[in-house]
Amino acid sequence: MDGTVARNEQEDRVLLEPIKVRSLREHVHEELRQAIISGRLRTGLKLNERQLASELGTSTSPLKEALRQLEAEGLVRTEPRRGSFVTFSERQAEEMTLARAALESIIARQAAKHASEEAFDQLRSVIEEMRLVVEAGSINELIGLNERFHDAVHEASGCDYLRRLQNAQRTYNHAARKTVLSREDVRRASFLEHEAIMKAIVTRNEDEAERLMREHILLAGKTHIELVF
Amino acid sequence: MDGTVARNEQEDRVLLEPIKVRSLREHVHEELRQAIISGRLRTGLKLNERQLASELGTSTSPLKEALRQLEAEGLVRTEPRRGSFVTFSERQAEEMTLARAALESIIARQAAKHASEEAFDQLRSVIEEMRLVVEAGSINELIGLNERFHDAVHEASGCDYLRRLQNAQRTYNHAARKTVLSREDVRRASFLEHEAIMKAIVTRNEDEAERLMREHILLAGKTHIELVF
DNA sequence: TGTCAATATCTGATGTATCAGATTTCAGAG
DNA sequence: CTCTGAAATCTGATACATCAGATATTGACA
Repeated sequence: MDGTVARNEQEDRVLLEPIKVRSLREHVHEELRQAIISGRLRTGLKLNERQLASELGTSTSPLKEALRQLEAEGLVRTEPRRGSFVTFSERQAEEMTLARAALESIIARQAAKHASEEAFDQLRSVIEEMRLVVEAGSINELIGLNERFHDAVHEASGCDYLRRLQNAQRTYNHAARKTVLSREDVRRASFLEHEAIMKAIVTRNEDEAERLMREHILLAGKTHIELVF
Repeated sequence: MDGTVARNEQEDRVLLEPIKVRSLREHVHEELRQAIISGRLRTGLKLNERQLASELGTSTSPLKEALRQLEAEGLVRTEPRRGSFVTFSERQAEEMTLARAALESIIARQAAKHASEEAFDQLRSVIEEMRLVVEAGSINELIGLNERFHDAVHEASGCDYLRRLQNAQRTYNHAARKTVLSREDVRRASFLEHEAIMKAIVTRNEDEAERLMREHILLAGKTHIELVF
Protein backbone atom coordinates (compact mmCIF):
# COMPACT_ATOMS: atom_id res chain seq x y z
CA MET A 1 0.00 0.00 0.00
CA ASP A 2 2.66 2.47 1.00
CA GLY A 3 4.57 1.64 -2.11
CA THR A 4 1.61 2.43 -4.31
CA VAL A 5 1.04 5.76 -2.67
CA ALA A 6 4.67 6.72 -3.00
CA ARG A 7 4.58 5.63 -6.60
CA ASN A 8 1.54 7.77 -7.25
CA GLU A 9 3.09 10.78 -5.64
CA GLN A 10 6.15 10.39 -7.75
CA GLU A 11 4.12 10.09 -10.90
CA ASP A 12 2.13 13.16 -9.96
CA ARG A 13 5.35 15.09 -9.75
CA VAL A 14 5.85 14.56 -13.42
CA LEU A 15 2.43 15.88 -14.28
CA LEU A 16 1.96 18.55 -11.70
CA GLU A 17 4.55 21.09 -10.75
CA PRO A 18 4.39 21.86 -7.05
CA ILE A 19 2.51 25.08 -6.61
CA LYS A 20 4.85 27.88 -5.87
CA VAL A 21 3.47 31.01 -4.40
CA ARG A 22 5.47 34.05 -5.33
CA SER A 23 5.24 36.50 -2.53
CA LEU A 24 5.26 40.21 -3.13
CA ARG A 25 8.72 40.33 -1.64
CA GLU A 26 10.06 37.91 -4.22
CA HIS A 27 8.62 39.97 -7.01
CA VAL A 28 10.16 43.11 -5.62
CA HIS A 29 13.47 41.33 -5.19
CA GLU A 30 13.45 40.04 -8.74
CA GLU A 31 12.39 43.37 -10.15
CA LEU A 32 15.11 45.30 -8.38
CA ARG A 33 17.78 42.76 -9.23
CA GLN A 34 16.83 42.96 -12.87
CA ALA A 35 16.86 46.74 -12.76
CA ILE A 36 20.30 46.88 -11.21
CA ILE A 37 21.90 44.32 -13.49
CA SER A 38 20.40 45.82 -16.62
CA GLY A 39 21.70 49.21 -15.55
CA ARG A 40 18.36 50.96 -15.07
CA LEU A 41 19.42 51.65 -11.51
CA ARG A 42 22.91 53.06 -11.74
CA THR A 43 25.78 52.32 -9.42
CA GLY A 44 25.91 54.62 -6.45
CA LEU A 45 22.25 55.53 -6.70
CA LYS A 46 20.58 55.96 -3.39
CA LEU A 47 17.50 53.81 -3.01
CA ASN A 48 14.77 55.66 -1.19
CA GLU A 49 12.60 53.05 0.44
CA ARG A 50 9.36 54.99 0.41
CA GLN A 51 9.74 56.23 -3.10
CA LEU A 52 10.62 52.78 -4.47
CA ALA A 53 7.78 51.20 -2.54
CA SER A 54 5.26 53.61 -3.96
CA GLU A 55 6.67 53.24 -7.46
CA LEU A 56 6.30 49.49 -7.21
CA GLY A 57 2.92 49.84 -5.58
CA THR A 58 3.78 48.08 -2.34
CA SER A 59 4.47 49.10 1.19
CA THR A 60 7.97 49.38 2.58
CA SER A 61 7.88 46.04 4.39
CA PRO A 62 8.41 43.72 1.41
CA LEU A 63 10.74 46.29 -0.07
CA LYS A 64 12.99 46.28 2.97
CA GLU A 65 13.19 42.51 2.94
CA ALA A 66 14.07 42.53 -0.74
CA LEU A 67 16.83 45.05 -0.02
CA ARG A 68 18.30 42.73 2.58
CA GLN A 69 18.45 39.95 0.03
CA LEU A 70 20.10 42.17 -2.52
CA GLU A 71 22.53 43.24 0.14
CA ALA A 72 23.48 39.65 0.88
CA GLU A 73 23.89 39.09 -2.85
CA GLY A 74 26.23 42.04 -3.07
CA LEU A 75 24.16 44.21 -5.39
CA VAL A 76 23.28 46.74 -2.73
CA ARG A 77 25.22 48.22 0.14
CA THR A 78 23.35 49.42 3.19
CA GLU A 79 24.61 51.85 5.79
CA PRO A 80 22.45 51.92 8.88
CA ARG A 81 20.44 55.10 9.25
CA ARG A 82 21.92 56.37 6.01
CA GLY A 83 20.31 54.27 3.35
CA SER A 84 20.89 51.66 0.68
CA PHE A 85 22.98 52.26 -2.41
CA VAL A 86 23.30 50.37 -5.65
CA THR A 87 26.64 48.64 -6.10
CA PHE A 88 27.28 47.31 -9.56
CA SER A 89 30.10 48.09 -11.93
CA GLU A 90 32.26 46.57 -14.61
CA ARG A 91 34.69 45.58 -11.91
CA GLN A 92 31.94 43.80 -10.03
CA ALA A 93 30.75 42.06 -13.18
CA GLU A 94 34.28 40.74 -13.60
CA GLU A 95 34.32 39.49 -10.04
CA MET A 96 30.94 37.87 -10.46
CA THR A 97 32.40 35.95 -13.37
CA LEU A 98 35.36 34.91 -11.27
CA ALA A 99 33.03 33.76 -8.52
CA ARG A 100 30.86 31.90 -10.93
CA ALA A 101 33.87 30.22 -12.52
CA ALA A 102 35.17 29.20 -9.13
CA LEU A 103 31.87 27.77 -7.95
CA GLU A 104 30.72 26.16 -11.18
CA SER A 105 34.04 24.45 -11.65
CA ILE A 106 33.91 22.99 -8.17
CA ILE A 107 30.37 21.86 -8.84
CA ALA A 108 31.50 20.24 -12.09
CA ARG A 109 34.19 18.39 -10.18
CA GLN A 110 31.64 17.13 -7.69
CA ALA A 111 29.39 16.07 -10.54
CA ALA A 112 32.21 14.05 -12.10
CA LYS A 113 32.85 12.52 -8.71
CA HIS A 114 29.38 11.70 -7.44
CA ALA A 115 26.85 11.72 -10.26
CA SER A 116 24.58 8.74 -10.90
CA GLU A 117 24.06 7.08 -14.25
CA GLU A 118 20.65 8.73 -14.58
CA ALA A 119 22.30 12.11 -14.11
CA PHE A 120 24.74 11.23 -16.85
CA ASP A 121 21.83 10.41 -19.14
CA GLN A 122 20.31 13.78 -18.41
CA LEU A 123 23.52 15.51 -19.39
CA ARG A 124 23.87 13.52 -22.57
CA SER A 125 20.32 14.21 -23.63
CA VAL A 126 20.63 17.95 -23.07
CA ILE A 127 23.75 17.97 -25.20
CA GLU A 128 21.99 16.07 -27.97
CA GLU A 129 19.18 18.59 -27.99
CA MET A 130 21.72 21.36 -28.07
CA ARG A 131 23.45 19.82 -31.03
CA LEU A 132 20.26 20.18 -33.05
CA VAL A 133 19.23 23.57 -31.78
CA VAL A 134 22.62 25.13 -32.28
CA GLU A 135 22.21 24.58 -36.01
CA ALA A 136 18.54 25.17 -36.55
CA GLY A 137 16.91 26.55 -33.43
CA SER A 138 16.17 29.95 -32.02
CA ILE A 139 18.45 31.77 -29.65
CA ASN A 140 15.90 31.63 -26.88
CA GLU A 141 15.70 27.87 -27.17
CA LEU A 142 19.45 27.73 -26.93
CA ILE A 143 19.48 29.93 -23.86
CA GLY A 144 16.96 27.61 -22.28
CA LEU A 145 19.05 24.56 -23.10
CA ASN A 146 22.13 26.31 -21.83
CA GLU A 147 20.45 26.83 -18.49
CA ARG A 148 19.17 23.28 -18.48
CA PHE A 149 22.70 22.03 -19.04
CA HIS A 150 24.10 23.92 -16.10
CA ASP A 151 21.12 22.89 -13.99
CA ALA A 152 21.77 19.30 -14.95
CA VAL A 153 25.39 19.62 -13.83
CA HIS A 154 24.20 21.12 -10.57
CA GLU A 155 21.69 18.34 -10.11
CA ALA A 156 24.35 15.76 -10.87
CA SER A 157 26.71 17.21 -8.30
CA GLY A 158 24.27 16.84 -5.42
CA CYS A 159 25.58 20.09 -3.95
CA ASP A 160 22.52 21.90 -2.64
CA TYR A 161 24.30 24.68 -0.83
CA LEU A 162 26.59 25.49 -3.74
CA ARG A 163 23.62 25.50 -6.03
CA ARG A 164 21.90 28.01 -3.86
CA LEU A 165 24.94 30.28 -3.83
CA GLN A 166 24.96 30.13 -7.60
CA ASN A 167 21.28 30.91 -7.72
CA ALA A 168 21.90 34.33 -6.29
CA GLN A 169 23.70 35.09 -9.52
CA ARG A 170 21.08 33.54 -11.74
CA THR A 171 19.74 36.82 -13.09
CA TYR A 172 23.18 38.07 -13.96
CA ASN A 173 24.04 34.81 -15.64
CA HIS A 174 20.87 34.95 -17.65
CA ALA A 175 21.59 38.47 -18.81
CA ALA A 176 25.12 37.46 -19.72
CA ARG A 177 23.93 34.44 -21.70
CA LYS A 178 21.51 36.49 -23.67
CA THR A 179 24.25 38.84 -24.78
CA VAL A 180 26.88 36.25 -25.44
CA LEU A 181 24.75 33.75 -27.34
CA SER A 182 23.58 36.42 -29.73
CA ARG A 183 26.78 35.79 -31.67
CA GLU A 184 26.83 32.81 -33.97
CA ASP A 185 30.52 32.00 -33.58
CA VAL A 186 30.07 32.00 -29.82
CA ARG A 187 27.11 29.67 -30.09
CA ARG A 188 29.15 27.08 -31.95
CA ALA A 189 32.19 27.39 -29.72
CA SER A 190 30.01 27.29 -26.64
CA PHE A 191 28.35 24.09 -27.77
CA LEU A 192 31.70 22.37 -28.22
CA GLU A 193 32.72 23.49 -24.74
CA HIS A 194 29.54 22.12 -23.24
CA GLU A 195 30.02 18.86 -25.04
CA ALA A 196 33.57 18.55 -23.76
CA ILE A 197 32.45 19.27 -20.23
CA MET A 198 29.77 16.63 -20.47
CA LYS A 199 32.30 14.09 -21.70
CA ALA A 200 34.69 14.88 -18.88
CA ILE A 201 31.92 14.43 -16.35
CA VAL A 202 30.55 11.15 -17.68
CA THR A 203 34.05 9.68 -17.80
CA ARG A 204 34.49 10.83 -14.20
CA ASN A 205 37.53 12.87 -15.13
CA GLU A 206 37.33 15.31 -12.23
CA ASP A 207 40.32 17.46 -13.05
CA GLU A 208 39.28 17.89 -16.63
CA ALA A 209 35.66 18.64 -15.76
CA GLU A 210 36.75 21.32 -13.36
CA ARG A 211 39.26 22.86 -15.73
CA LEU A 212 36.96 22.90 -18.73
CA MET A 213 34.07 24.37 -16.80
CA ARG A 214 36.25 27.07 -15.42
CA GLU A 215 37.61 28.03 -18.80
CA HIS A 216 34.15 27.93 -20.27
CA ILE A 217 32.79 30.38 -17.70
CA LEU A 218 35.77 32.69 -17.81
CA LEU A 219 35.60 32.87 -21.57
CA ALA A 220 31.87 33.55 -21.56
CA GLY A 221 32.36 36.19 -18.88
CA LYS A 222 35.10 37.89 -20.83
CA THR A 223 33.02 37.91 -23.97
CA HIS A 224 30.06 39.34 -22.13
CA ILE A 225 32.03 42.14 -20.55
CA GLU A 226 33.63 43.02 -23.85
CA LEU A 227 30.25 43.20 -25.53
CA VAL A 228 28.55 45.22 -22.82
CA PHE A 229 31.03 47.61 -21.27
CA MET B 1 41.06 74.47 -2.94
CA ASP B 2 39.21 71.34 -3.86
CA GLY B 3 42.42 69.41 -3.61
CA THR B 4 43.01 70.60 -0.07
CA VAL B 5 39.58 69.56 1.08
CA ALA B 6 39.93 66.14 -0.45
CA ARG B 7 43.33 65.79 1.15
CA ASN B 8 41.94 66.68 4.56
CA GLU B 9 39.16 64.20 4.26
CA GLN B 10 41.60 61.52 3.38
CA GLU B 11 43.82 62.33 6.33
CA ASP B 12 40.87 62.26 8.67
CA ARG B 13 40.16 58.74 7.54
CA VAL B 14 43.49 57.63 8.92
CA LEU B 15 42.83 59.09 12.34
CA LEU B 16 39.16 58.43 12.79
CA GLU B 17 37.42 55.19 12.02
CA PRO B 18 33.99 55.85 10.61
CA ILE B 19 31.41 55.25 13.27
CA LYS B 20 29.45 52.12 12.57
CA VAL B 21 25.99 51.87 13.95
CA ARG B 22 24.80 48.35 14.48
CA SER B 23 21.13 48.21 13.81
CA LEU B 24 18.85 45.88 15.66
CA ARG B 25 18.49 43.87 12.49
CA GLU B 26 22.22 43.24 12.33
CA HIS B 27 22.25 42.05 15.90
CA VAL B 28 19.38 39.70 15.23
CA HIS B 29 21.08 38.44 12.10
CA GLU B 30 24.36 37.81 13.88
CA GLU B 31 22.64 36.15 16.79
CA LEU B 32 20.64 33.77 14.63
CA ARG B 33 23.61 32.93 12.43
CA GLN B 34 25.65 32.08 15.47
CA ALA B 35 22.85 29.99 16.89
CA ILE B 36 22.46 28.01 13.70
CA ILE B 37 26.13 27.38 13.12
CA SER B 38 26.79 26.41 16.71
CA GLY B 39 23.90 23.98 16.53
CA ARG B 40 21.63 25.60 19.09
CA LEU B 41 19.03 25.84 16.38
CA ARG B 42 18.88 22.41 14.80
CA THR B 43 18.49 21.63 11.13
CA GLY B 44 14.89 21.43 10.04
CA LEU B 45 13.63 23.47 12.95
CA LYS B 46 10.81 25.75 12.03
CA LEU B 47 11.47 29.32 12.98
CA ASN B 48 8.36 30.99 14.32
CA GLU B 49 8.72 34.68 13.63
CA ARG B 50 6.67 35.94 16.54
CA GLN B 51 8.16 33.60 19.05
CA LEU B 52 11.73 34.38 18.00
CA ALA B 53 11.01 38.09 17.98
CA SER B 54 9.66 38.01 21.49
CA GLU B 55 12.54 35.84 22.69
CA LEU B 56 14.99 38.34 21.27
CA GLY B 57 12.94 41.23 22.58
CA THR B 58 12.26 42.85 19.22
CA SER B 59 9.34 43.14 16.88
CA THR B 60 8.99 40.95 13.85
CA SER B 61 10.23 43.58 11.39
CA PRO B 62 13.96 43.37 12.06
CA LEU B 63 13.57 39.64 12.52
CA LYS B 64 12.05 39.21 9.10
CA GLU B 65 14.84 41.17 7.49
CA ALA B 66 17.43 39.07 9.28
CA LEU B 67 15.72 35.93 8.02
CA ARG B 68 15.98 37.18 4.46
CA GLN B 69 19.70 37.65 4.90
CA LEU B 70 20.13 34.19 6.36
CA GLU B 71 18.11 32.85 3.48
CA ALA B 72 20.43 34.47 0.96
CA GLU B 73 23.36 33.02 2.87
CA GLY B 74 21.87 29.58 2.66
CA LEU B 75 21.37 28.96 6.37
CA VAL B 76 17.61 29.21 6.23
CA ARG B 77 15.07 28.08 3.71
CA THR B 78 11.80 29.95 3.41
CA GLU B 79 8.61 28.66 1.87
CA PRO B 80 6.04 31.38 1.28
CA ARG B 81 3.09 31.20 3.64
CA ARG B 82 4.64 28.16 5.27
CA GLY B 83 7.56 29.52 7.19
CA SER B 84 11.32 29.51 7.54
CA PHE B 85 13.36 26.44 8.41
CA VAL B 86 16.92 26.01 9.54
CA THR B 87 19.16 24.37 6.96
CA PHE B 88 22.51 23.27 8.25
CA SER B 89 24.10 19.87 8.20
CA GLU B 90 27.40 18.08 7.91
CA ARG B 91 26.86 17.96 4.18
CA GLN B 92 26.34 21.70 4.09
CA ALA B 93 29.42 22.31 6.21
CA GLU B 94 31.38 20.33 3.64
CA GLU B 95 29.96 22.38 0.83
CA MET B 96 30.71 25.59 2.67
CA THR B 97 34.31 24.48 2.84
CA LEU B 98 34.31 23.75 -0.87
CA ALA B 99 32.84 27.17 -1.57
CA ARG B 100 35.33 28.84 0.67
CA ALA B 101 38.21 26.99 -0.94
CA ALA B 102 36.99 27.96 -4.38
CA LEU B 103 36.55 31.63 -3.54
CA GLU B 104 39.60 32.10 -1.33
CA SER B 105 41.86 30.49 -3.87
CA ILE B 106 40.60 32.77 -6.61
CA ILE B 107 41.13 35.72 -4.29
CA ALA B 108 44.67 34.53 -3.59
CA ARG B 109 45.32 34.37 -7.30
CA GLN B 110 44.05 37.92 -7.73
CA ALA B 111 46.22 39.02 -4.85
CA ALA B 112 49.30 37.53 -6.48
CA LYS B 113 48.33 39.25 -9.69
CA HIS B 114 47.33 42.72 -8.55
CA ALA B 115 48.64 43.45 -5.07
CA SER B 116 50.75 46.53 -4.34
CA GLU B 117 54.05 46.51 -2.49
CA GLU B 118 52.34 47.93 0.60
CA ALA B 119 49.92 45.02 0.55
CA PHE B 120 52.87 42.66 0.37
CA ASP B 121 54.36 44.33 3.43
CA GLN B 122 51.12 43.83 5.29
CA LEU B 123 51.19 40.14 4.48
CA ARG B 124 54.80 39.76 5.53
CA SER B 125 54.25 41.53 8.81
CA VAL B 126 51.23 39.41 9.71
CA ILE B 127 53.26 36.29 9.03
CA GLU B 128 56.10 37.55 11.23
CA GLU B 129 53.68 38.16 14.09
CA MET B 130 52.26 34.72 13.56
CA ARG B 131 55.69 33.17 13.72
CA LEU B 132 56.08 34.49 17.26
CA VAL B 133 52.59 33.82 18.46
CA VAL B 134 52.48 30.28 17.17
CA GLU B 135 55.25 29.43 19.63
CA ALA B 136 54.40 31.53 22.62
CA GLY B 137 51.00 33.15 22.23
CA SER B 138 47.44 32.32 23.13
CA ILE B 139 45.07 30.57 20.82
CA ASN B 140 42.82 33.58 20.66
CA GLU B 141 45.69 35.73 19.50
CA LEU B 142 46.43 33.20 16.82
CA ILE B 143 42.82 33.13 15.68
CA GLY B 144 42.97 36.89 15.42
CA LEU B 145 46.14 36.78 13.37
CA ASN B 146 44.67 34.07 11.22
CA GLU B 147 41.76 36.29 10.37
CA ARG B 148 44.06 39.24 9.82
CA PHE B 149 46.07 37.16 7.38
CA HIS B 150 43.07 36.24 5.31
CA ASP B 151 41.82 39.81 5.49
CA ALA B 152 45.19 40.99 4.26
CA VAL B 153 44.98 38.63 1.31
CA HIS B 154 41.50 39.92 0.57
CA GLU B 155 42.68 43.49 0.83
CA ALA B 156 45.62 42.74 -1.44
CA SER B 157 43.36 41.21 -4.08
CA GLY B 158 41.25 44.31 -4.46
CA CYS B 159 38.19 42.11 -5.00
CA ASP B 160 35.38 43.81 -3.13
CA TYR B 161 32.55 41.66 -4.37
CA LEU B 162 34.35 38.40 -3.69
CA ARG B 163 35.22 39.65 -0.24
CA ARG B 164 31.62 40.32 0.46
CA LEU B 165 30.60 36.85 -0.66
CA GLN B 166 33.19 35.44 1.69
CA ASN B 167 31.94 37.62 4.49
CA ALA B 168 28.64 35.83 4.50
CA GLN B 169 30.58 32.81 5.71
CA ARG B 170 32.60 34.70 8.25
CA THR B 171 30.83 33.29 11.27
CA TYR B 172 31.23 29.74 10.08
CA ASN B 173 34.88 30.31 9.32
CA HIS B 174 35.42 31.73 12.77
CA ALA B 175 33.79 28.77 14.42
CA ALA B 176 35.85 26.42 12.29
CA ARG B 177 39.10 28.22 13.16
CA LYS B 178 38.38 28.04 16.82
CA THR B 179 37.97 24.28 16.67
CA VAL B 180 40.82 23.59 14.35
CA LEU B 181 43.43 25.79 15.97
CA SER B 182 42.84 24.20 19.34
CA ARG B 183 45.25 21.47 18.25
CA GLU B 184 48.92 22.22 18.51
CA ASP B 185 50.02 20.16 15.52
CA VAL B 186 47.45 21.94 13.40
CA ARG B 187 48.70 25.32 14.60
CA ARG B 188 52.23 24.58 13.43
CA ALA B 189 51.19 23.07 10.12
CA SER B 190 48.78 25.89 9.54
CA PHE B 191 51.50 28.48 10.10
CA LEU B 192 53.73 26.85 7.51
CA GLU B 193 50.87 26.84 5.05
CA HIS B 194 50.20 30.51 5.62
CA GLU B 195 53.85 31.31 5.19
CA ALA B 196 53.99 29.40 1.91
CA ILE B 197 50.90 31.20 0.65
CA MET B 198 52.42 34.55 1.53
CA LYS B 199 55.60 33.67 -0.34
CA ALA B 200 53.67 32.59 -3.42
CA ILE B 201 51.75 35.85 -3.41
CA VAL B 202 54.72 38.17 -2.95
CA THR B 203 56.60 36.42 -5.74
CA ARG B 204 53.48 36.86 -7.90
CA ASN B 205 53.26 33.14 -8.49
CA GLU B 206 49.55 33.04 -9.27
CA ASP B 207 49.15 29.33 -9.85
CA GLU B 208 50.99 28.44 -6.69
CA ALA B 209 49.10 30.99 -4.59
CA GLU B 210 45.80 29.62 -5.78
CA ARG B 211 46.79 26.00 -5.32
CA LEU B 212 48.23 26.47 -1.84
CA MET B 213 45.29 28.50 -0.62
CA ARG B 214 42.90 25.91 -1.87
CA GLU B 215 44.70 23.06 -0.22
CA HIS B 216 45.00 25.06 2.97
CA ILE B 217 41.27 25.67 3.16
CA LEU B 218 40.29 22.15 2.18
CA LEU B 219 42.60 20.70 4.80
CA ALA B 220 41.31 23.01 7.51
CA GLY B 221 37.74 22.21 6.52
CA LYS B 222 38.37 18.49 6.62
CA THR B 223 39.98 18.77 10.02
CA HIS B 224 37.12 20.83 11.35
CA ILE B 225 34.45 18.43 10.14
CA GLU B 226 36.33 15.47 11.55
CA LEU B 227 36.59 17.15 14.92
CA VAL B 228 32.99 18.29 15.10
CA PHE B 229 30.76 15.75 13.40
C1' DT C 1 -14.25 3.28 12.98
C1' DG C 2 -12.83 6.10 9.30
C1' DT C 3 -13.65 10.01 6.24
C1' DC C 4 -14.62 14.54 5.34
C1' DA C 5 -15.81 19.10 5.90
C1' DA C 6 -16.76 23.14 8.80
C1' DT C 7 -14.34 25.79 11.98
C1' DA C 8 -10.92 27.52 15.03
C1' DT C 9 -6.36 28.82 15.35
C1' DC C 10 -1.71 29.59 14.13
C1' DT C 11 1.54 32.19 11.67
C1' DG C 12 3.65 34.42 7.71
C1' DA C 13 2.73 38.53 4.55
C1' DT C 14 1.66 43.09 4.15
C1' DG C 15 0.41 47.79 5.33
C1' DT C 16 0.77 51.73 8.25
C1' DA C 17 1.99 54.63 12.20
C1' DT C 18 5.63 56.31 14.71
C1' DC C 19 10.34 56.95 16.40
C1' DA C 20 14.87 58.69 15.85
C1' DG C 21 19.12 59.63 13.37
C1' DA C 22 20.88 62.31 9.34
C1' DT C 23 20.76 66.06 6.34
C1' DT C 24 19.48 70.47 4.87
C1' DT C 25 18.25 75.14 5.52
C1' DC C 26 18.73 79.46 7.20
C1' DA C 27 19.19 83.14 10.46
C1' DG C 28 22.30 85.47 13.48
C1' DA C 29 26.85 86.17 15.50
C1' DG C 30 31.58 87.18 14.61
C1' DC D 1 31.41 86.89 3.99
C1' DT D 2 32.00 82.82 6.85
C1' DC D 3 30.92 79.94 10.42
C1' DT D 4 27.85 78.03 13.76
C1' DG D 5 23.93 75.93 15.54
C1' DA D 6 18.99 75.52 15.95
C1' DA D 7 14.92 74.15 13.54
C1' DA D 8 12.67 71.89 9.79
C1' DT D 9 12.57 68.02 7.05
C1' DC D 10 13.80 63.71 5.10
C1' DT D 11 14.17 58.91 5.55
C1' DG D 12 15.55 54.54 7.52
C1' DA D 13 14.40 51.63 11.75
C1' DT D 14 11.06 49.71 14.48
C1' DA D 15 6.61 48.44 16.31
C1' DC D 16 2.17 47.05 15.70
C1' DA D 17 -2.33 46.07 13.45
C1' DT D 18 -4.48 43.41 10.17
C1' DC D 19 -5.10 40.18 6.32
C1' DA D 20 -4.99 35.66 4.46
C1' DG D 21 -3.14 31.08 3.69
C1' DA D 22 -2.00 26.79 6.15
C1' DT D 23 -2.78 23.60 9.64
C1' DA D 24 -5.07 21.40 13.43
C1' DT D 25 -9.37 20.20 15.62
C1' DT D 26 -13.60 18.36 16.08
C1' DG D 27 -17.85 16.43 15.30
C1' DA D 28 -21.28 14.54 12.23
C1' DC D 29 -22.26 11.14 8.98
C1' DA D 30 -21.56 6.82 6.44
